[in-house]
Amino acid sequence: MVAALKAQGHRITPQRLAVLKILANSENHPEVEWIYRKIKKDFPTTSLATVYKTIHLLKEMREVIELGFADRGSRYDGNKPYPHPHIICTSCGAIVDPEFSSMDQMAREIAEKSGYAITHHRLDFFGLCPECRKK
Amino acid sequence: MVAALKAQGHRITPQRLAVLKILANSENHPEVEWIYRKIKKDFPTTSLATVYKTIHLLKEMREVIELGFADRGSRYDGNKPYPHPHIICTSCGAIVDPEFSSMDQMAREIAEKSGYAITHHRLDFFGLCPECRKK
DNA sequence: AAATATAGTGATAATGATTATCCACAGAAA
DNA sequence: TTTCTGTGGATAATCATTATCACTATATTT
Repeated sequence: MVAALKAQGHRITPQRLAVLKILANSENHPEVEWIYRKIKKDFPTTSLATVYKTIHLLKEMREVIELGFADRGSRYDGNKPYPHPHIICTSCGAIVDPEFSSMDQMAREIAEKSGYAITHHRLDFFGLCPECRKK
Repeated sequence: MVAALKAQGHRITPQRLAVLKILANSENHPEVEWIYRKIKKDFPTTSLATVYKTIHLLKEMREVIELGFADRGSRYDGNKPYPHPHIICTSCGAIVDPEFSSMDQMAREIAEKSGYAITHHRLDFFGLCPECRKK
C-alpha cells in the first residue's frame, strides 16, 4: 500500500501510515469510528476527517473495499480488496468472510460453516448500463 | 398488499394506496423522491414523511425489499419482494434484474444479456451470528 | 348516524454518517 | 531560506432518513 501511495505521488504521513496499518491488518471489517479510536491512542490529535480522507484515497486506488450500508456506517476491508461475499449479523453487525463452492448450495454451506442463521442476502453487480457506455 | 395490510390491522388510506400502487407496478426500483413526486400529482398535500412511513411498513411486512446504498438514497422493489440479484449502473443508477444460471458464469452471462459493463459486484448474506443466536 | 377511540397524516426538527471548507503547517524543490 | 503544493485539523454543511407532535381521518361501537 505504501508503494502504491508513493507511486501515485502521495506523501506517507504518520496518520496515513496508522490508518493503513489498521486497514491492512484487521480481520473484522472495521468501521471508521473504530479505526479512529485506535489511531487516537498513538496520535491523539488526529482528526476524524483525516481518517475519512485516507480511506477515500485508498478506496480510489483500489487498495481497500467499502461495504456501504444505508442504516449504519460503512465497513472496510484492506485484506481482500476485491469483491467477495460476506456474512453480516443483522443484530451485532459482525462480518466474516465465508468459504463456499457453488451458488446453489452457497447459503446452506455458509450457514453450516459459519454458524450464522442466514435470513436473507444481497447480491449486486455494478457497472455501466448500455446508455452510459455510449457516453 | 392491501389484504396484508388489513390482515395486520392497518388502515387503508388514500396515501397508502398511492404508495402501494407505485411500488407494486414500477419496474425501475424507484427511490423515495421519485415515488413522492408521482404521488404529489394525485395528492398534492402528501408529506414525504408519509411516504417513508408507508414504505417502512411494507418493508416490515416483507411486501417490499430495500436496496440500501451508503452514498445515495435507497431503492425499492415491490414486484419481487424476495432476495434476488441486481445490476446497478454506477453512472446513472439504473437498476435491472438479470437472469442467469450458475454462479461461475454469472457475471459473464449478466454482462452479455444485460449489455452492462460489469466492473464489480456485491454479495452479502445477512443473519444472526452465533453469539447473537444464543440471546 | 353520531360518538369515540385510535391510527395516520403533515410539517418540521433532529439525527448521524460523510463530505466540503478553510486555514495553518510541513516537506520537497529551487 | 523562500516558495509551492499537499496534508492535517477543526468545524460547518449536506443529505437521506427518522423522530416528534399536534391535528385529522378512519373504523368501530353504541
